[in-house]
Amino acid sequence: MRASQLYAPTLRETPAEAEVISHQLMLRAGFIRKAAGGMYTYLPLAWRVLRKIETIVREEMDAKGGQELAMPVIQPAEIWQESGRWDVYGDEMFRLKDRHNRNFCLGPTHEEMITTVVRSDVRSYRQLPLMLYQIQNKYRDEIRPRFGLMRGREFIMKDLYSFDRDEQGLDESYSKMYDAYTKIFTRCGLEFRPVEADSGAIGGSGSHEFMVLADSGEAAIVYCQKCNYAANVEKAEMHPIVAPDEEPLPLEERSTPGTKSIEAVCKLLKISADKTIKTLAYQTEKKLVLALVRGDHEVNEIKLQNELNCINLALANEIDVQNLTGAVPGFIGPIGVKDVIIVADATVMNMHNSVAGANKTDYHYINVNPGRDFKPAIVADIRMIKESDPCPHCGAPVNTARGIEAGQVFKLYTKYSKALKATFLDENGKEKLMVMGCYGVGVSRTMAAAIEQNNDEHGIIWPVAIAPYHAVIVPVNVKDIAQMELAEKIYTELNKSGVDAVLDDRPERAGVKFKDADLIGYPLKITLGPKALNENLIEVKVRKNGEIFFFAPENFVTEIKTLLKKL
RNA sequence: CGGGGCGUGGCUCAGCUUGGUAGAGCACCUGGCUUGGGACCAGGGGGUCGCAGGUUCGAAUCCUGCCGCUCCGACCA
Repeated sequence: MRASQLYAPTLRETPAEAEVISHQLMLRAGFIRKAAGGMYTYLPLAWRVLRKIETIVREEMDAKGGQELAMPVIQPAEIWQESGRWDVYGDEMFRLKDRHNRNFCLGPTHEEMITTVVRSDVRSYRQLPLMLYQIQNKYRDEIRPRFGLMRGREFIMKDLYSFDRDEQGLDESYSKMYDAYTKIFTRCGLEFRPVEADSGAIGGSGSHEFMVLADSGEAAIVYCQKCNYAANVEKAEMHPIVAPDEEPLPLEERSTPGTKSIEAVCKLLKISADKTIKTLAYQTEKKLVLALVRGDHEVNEIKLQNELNCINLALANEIDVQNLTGAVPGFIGPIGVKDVIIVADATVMNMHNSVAGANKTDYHYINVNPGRDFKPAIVADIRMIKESDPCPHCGAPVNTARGIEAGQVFKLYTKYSKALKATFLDENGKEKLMVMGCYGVGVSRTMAAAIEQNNDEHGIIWPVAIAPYHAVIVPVNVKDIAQMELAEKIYTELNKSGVDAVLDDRPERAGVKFKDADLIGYPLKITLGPKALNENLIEVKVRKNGEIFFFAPENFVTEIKTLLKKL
């Protein structure tokens, strides 16, 4: 490709709308343009990157026995109604009607679609296991699309679905995909970490997220310093803390005016936060919920929601709280309230003579003893892990990091095969539900994640494997015939030998071309100027570390290929 | 859903307070000059000032409504 022909409109200034670096750089380097909130046109450079990522994904899927197919983007409402998700999915689903007023949606995911395909054609255990995948646009009407391609409303995703005879088969499919994903992100040249993830209402042992590590990541993860435990903070389990035994003292009300925060209560009563019980009121579609954690702990809403098995969970508003407890938030507690579900973190049940809100504005109870003074409906782990908390496996302190969720593997078990009646006959002629898994790679998000992780003040630094082109050839002066002849020769030879090269033949000054090269992020920049030309040496600069090599024209192709392999 | 900010040429923004018929830099086109890190000179094209109403002799500017973009928040007691 010649730069004079390449449609890569670069911008000198950063458009105001872009907040994160990947978004800014993709706009500036001429990779994407916005069509609407959360929807983008992929310009040629971006499309090349996406195709390279897709190729890697395809190869690894196929290597595990996956078969590619393509399903409709527009899906009929019926199958979603059948699975029960038409009503559950809510505003996040793009819905539309055809001329006959029939309901459809733009597919946010394809479990229903694939399951109805498979159920109509798979009858026997002999046809299983099956792994089917597609790479396609997905649509989710996000509340707040942001960060460019990181959280768009239209995005490219690879989704594979596995169908097995039993859970053992599912485990095998799952570990194949886990392995494939490890290979995919490694091949893409990304620093990543598979972490245990929340599997929501489906439960079971089964979900991992593949996190591309980046400070701008939306997800928080913890990993152990000693063992190999790593998890999304949403998932990371916590063992209850045992407090030393104390003689239970009689419950007592104390006036604690104006102490709406744990901090203020502690200061007033001269106690530490681990002697207090923090009570949070949540609104759900069922009843109001009081969640209890130790004062210095935080509630993990995902865990809480899983325990409650509810669809909606949000902190209750002040009015509801007052109507129920008679106190303003800050003074509510678990004692004496009616018509609520009390969920206590397991650590709370080990506390003695602690402090909790009295459900009376400006009053707290002291000497609260869980079990004696109140009995929660649910006792569970609902606590959010934090930096240097003990690892649930080995007890060593954990570290926290941020990541971009680029892939997720998930055991579905029979959730969809049951709802959509996907069955087969086993060896004994017995009808059984297929055991399913689903496995997604956010292709467009992976591109954005790669930039988040690989950039500097000059622009993008593409990992070689997914770079739109491997190298750019920059003749310093296009009017210099000798330079251009050499440039053309190098250009031809590189492309012939499988190195994707761009020839920057634009009649621009060298500085302009250098700036664009750095911005676009070609791994290698081959500069042809009088200096190198006179000495018969070809100058190659590595984008990543600024290293400069000089190669003789006779063997430069092999030198460049060797160099690319090392990067 | 709540609140803030913004909408003026392809991009970044000024002009708006105090109404008088639209500007700068970058980008683009032509010519010249230049050519190792976003040059320079001269000339030029391009904007119904987000949309719709209203006030006024006159509206980018004031008023009302709508749309779009963007950021923050949606209460850790």
